[in-house]
Amino acid sequence: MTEAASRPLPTKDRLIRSAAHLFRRYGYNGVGLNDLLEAAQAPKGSLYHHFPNGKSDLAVAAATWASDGMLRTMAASFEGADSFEAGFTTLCHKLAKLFDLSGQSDGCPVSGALFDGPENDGFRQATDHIFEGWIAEAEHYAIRFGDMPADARRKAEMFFMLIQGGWTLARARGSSDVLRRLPNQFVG
Amino acid sequence: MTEAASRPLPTKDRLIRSAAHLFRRYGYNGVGLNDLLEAAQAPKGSLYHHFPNGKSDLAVAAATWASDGMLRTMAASFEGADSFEAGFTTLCHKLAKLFDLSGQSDGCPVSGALFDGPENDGFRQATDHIFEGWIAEAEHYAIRFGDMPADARRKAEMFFMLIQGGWTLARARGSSDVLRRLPNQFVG
DNA sequence: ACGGCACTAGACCAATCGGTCCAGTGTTAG
DNA sequence: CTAACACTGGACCGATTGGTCTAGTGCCGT
Repeated sequence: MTEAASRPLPTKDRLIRSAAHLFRRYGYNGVGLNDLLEAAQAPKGSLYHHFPNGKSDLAVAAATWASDGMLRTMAASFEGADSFEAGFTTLCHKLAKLFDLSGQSDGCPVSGALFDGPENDGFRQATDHIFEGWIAEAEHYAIRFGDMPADARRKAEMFFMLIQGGWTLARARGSSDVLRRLPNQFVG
Repeated sequence: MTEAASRPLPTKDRLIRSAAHLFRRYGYNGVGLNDLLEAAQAPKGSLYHHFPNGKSDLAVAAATWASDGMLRTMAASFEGADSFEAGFTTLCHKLAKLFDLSGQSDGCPVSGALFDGPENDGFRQATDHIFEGWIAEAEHYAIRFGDMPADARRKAEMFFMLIQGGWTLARARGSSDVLRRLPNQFVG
């Protein structure tokens, strides 16, 4: 769980990273504080020092951190592309590779960490905000590549749903194939 | 939790229905045996009589039961339709209505019950099998409406991913709008 | 040298977890 | 009438849960 490379990181960052790791695989309620603390090599006191509200604070931080990673991956895929479809294709291949690296078992880091949390509406809002960030980013690229605003919005939501649904299907099948084939479907 | 109408049902069915209800809202690990038993108005002995392996058996049964409901809803939507797109439109509206009735908070009954379960690969296989059933059903309708087999398969997977991803987005937003707009995107 | 503060360490807690076990209880077959 | 059996009811179990609290520890500016 804890790579040697992550040892020099500050405790707070180790907590966030291991939490993101565990939550996306087992879900919010599937991970106990003990798992979290052992993975991060941190004592209980540190957790409650850095995250006064404990597990739920940590889950939001982990989801936000994971979201930043997703936004960076999107940027890396679309920046060098010469069309929305090209960027989308690159992104799908990157995600498929990440999925394979995870042992074909990790889910979406955001819904994994936040969805099956308490009835707490704050979790839902945080999820909504993060997803909206992804969609806005996709919309931004669609517009840059010449789409009209209405089309761009539609395309961006499509983008989100295909990736979310495709990842779910990949997880059920234990295979990244469907993610790699996603671009073909998109063009139709 | 327990509607008066469900009282006359046999204990086993009450267990399955309440389990499906709870799992899709809170996830597998978000529901305890106590919640399950209280919702079903059943004692612990009954659970382990009907489901010798306890919670995990019940989760599979609940997901399977929910899947049967989904297949019926699909049939009801596509049987009277005159094109795949028309059936898909009807289905999306039905699902949006179900989502609203759930208080805009329930997730997919299958992934909710099975995904964040134990590392147990049986859960993954059951999920895969159920999802494959949905896709096969959609493929069947696509072929009936005149698609070539390869197109039908592609369209059916698209169908699945859009519904899965759309439902996730609807849950994050707390609104069924995106589900209702799904058909426009599909034709798009 | 020392006071203060950010942080760590982990003992400890009540509550809850999933699960086991067995004594009933009701119904059905002979 | 009774033996067999499907099912219920719930006491009980050790393990684990998320969380609290206090005693340190080590680095900082002064």
